[in-house]
Amino acid sequence: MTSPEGGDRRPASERLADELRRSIESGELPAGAKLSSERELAELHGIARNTARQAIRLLAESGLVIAEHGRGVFVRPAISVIRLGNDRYSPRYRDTGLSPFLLECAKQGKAGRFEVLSVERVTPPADVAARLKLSPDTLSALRRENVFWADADPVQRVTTWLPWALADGTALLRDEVGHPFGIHGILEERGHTMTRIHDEISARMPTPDEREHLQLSPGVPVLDVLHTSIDTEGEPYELTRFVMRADLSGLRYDAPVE
Amino acid sequence: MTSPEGGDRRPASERLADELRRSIESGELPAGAKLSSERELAELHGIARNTARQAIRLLAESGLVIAEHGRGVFVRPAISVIRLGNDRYSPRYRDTGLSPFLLECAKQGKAGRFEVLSVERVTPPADVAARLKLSPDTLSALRRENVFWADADPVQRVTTWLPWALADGTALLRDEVGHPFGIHGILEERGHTMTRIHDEISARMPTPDEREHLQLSPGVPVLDVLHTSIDTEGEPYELTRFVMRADLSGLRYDAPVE
DNA sequence: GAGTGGTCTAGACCACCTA
DNA sequence: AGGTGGTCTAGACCACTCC
Repeated sequence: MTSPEGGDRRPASERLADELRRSIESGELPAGAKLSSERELAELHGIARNTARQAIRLLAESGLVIAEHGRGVFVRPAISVIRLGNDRYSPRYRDTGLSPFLLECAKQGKAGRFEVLSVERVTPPADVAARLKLSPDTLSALRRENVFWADADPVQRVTTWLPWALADGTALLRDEVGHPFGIHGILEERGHTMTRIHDEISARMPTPDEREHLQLSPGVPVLDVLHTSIDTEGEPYELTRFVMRADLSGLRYDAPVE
Repeated sequence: MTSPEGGDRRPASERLADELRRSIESGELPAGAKLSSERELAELHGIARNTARQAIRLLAESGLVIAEHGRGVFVRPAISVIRLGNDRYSPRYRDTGLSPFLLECAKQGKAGRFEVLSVERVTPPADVAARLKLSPDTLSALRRENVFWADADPVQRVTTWLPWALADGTALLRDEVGHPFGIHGILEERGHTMTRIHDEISARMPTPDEREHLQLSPGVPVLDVLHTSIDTEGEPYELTRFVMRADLSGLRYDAPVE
């Protein structure tokens, strides 16, 4: 850049990032608009291409723009968020015949579907075993992995663990469990009715693996939810980890103060 | 790099990042250890310094290392997470005389404190007004801003909005509300007992402002929680936005299935 | 003062998309 | 084919930390 206008002593990349950010927030660059190319920005501002590139990275990291290889850099469109609520397990919604995720997609006019990745007998990781209160001599569980899609976007990776003793010999071992109320319908028939939930929520950047599976653009974090189902006896019997794209989804909890 | 060993055709920066990642995960580089400097890494691997730098950025973005200007790059130590639970509003904890955040800090042996940033009469943003069911002719609210600290780290920025009619003329306008049960103690005396909560949770990268206030390292997302308090009449009367460092904090919900 | 990360330059080639 | 972003090089200077 020719000179730090207005006595702005910050790095040129930050100044350019701020200029572009203002253009976006003022609406001068509306959602979906294409920014000038890195080479154009560099020439216009009298800086090296790498410096313009650094400015764009700053914007991409805060989620304002998205770079598309070979096409250009675009202002990220506002997206509607799929908000998974704690009422997702409520018997109230059973008569819709839809699982909670699909119901939420339908509300937002999106086509939801899910895919079964694997159904396997495994030794669960320590944090899962602890929350399921599995004793060391029964350290065996059924693990089911799914991916949930809304339209063309993968939104959540969902991994469920069940104590092996509970799952063995049931339809839970099949890819399609074939019960109108899903796996919780089968678990109810086996005497475990979900009475309380215990959810632990974290946010973090995705692992390289997750970045690929969820088609995450750089700078988008994930919500990591560890859900434990508690039965009428107060005992845990099912655990699910949701890894959710934070740009497309969120959570909602409605609960009494106890 | 001299040649893509083992036919690995990925960029050199990714290969170096993976090599370092393995060293960290195997314990060869334990928490707190200093990595070789960028210049050393470049020379050792026969790559340009910028390429070594890119590898380190990949690791920093996934939270594995932290770069300290003038000192070096260090393996990020495992950190204990302050998990804010929905029982934070429970009357059960009143006899401890501690607010929920301070209680959670105490449990983890940290020194918790909070700081009042501002107490002002404002026109609330649209999303806040809607959740508080403020009508357009009473669009006025008291806003209180706080920062919560654990030891030397700022952990949460907390902003509370109250309908002006509810706050006017009360101790809520003062910096220190001077009630043993905090603002909710005063609100109860004014006839609003928290009966239910409605929390909406998102994760995102911080704004530049938040990055500064929360002293966030690059690649650390925030949890953004919009909490609404519902009284015995089922009406909302208080709204709080928590912006929490995701590397130091999380959430927990224990709730009945209704 | 020596060493570190942070920023920047002015080039180069590659991978990808659009036409 | 031409333009785009992705990666890389081989330098340079600055800001910060530590001795």
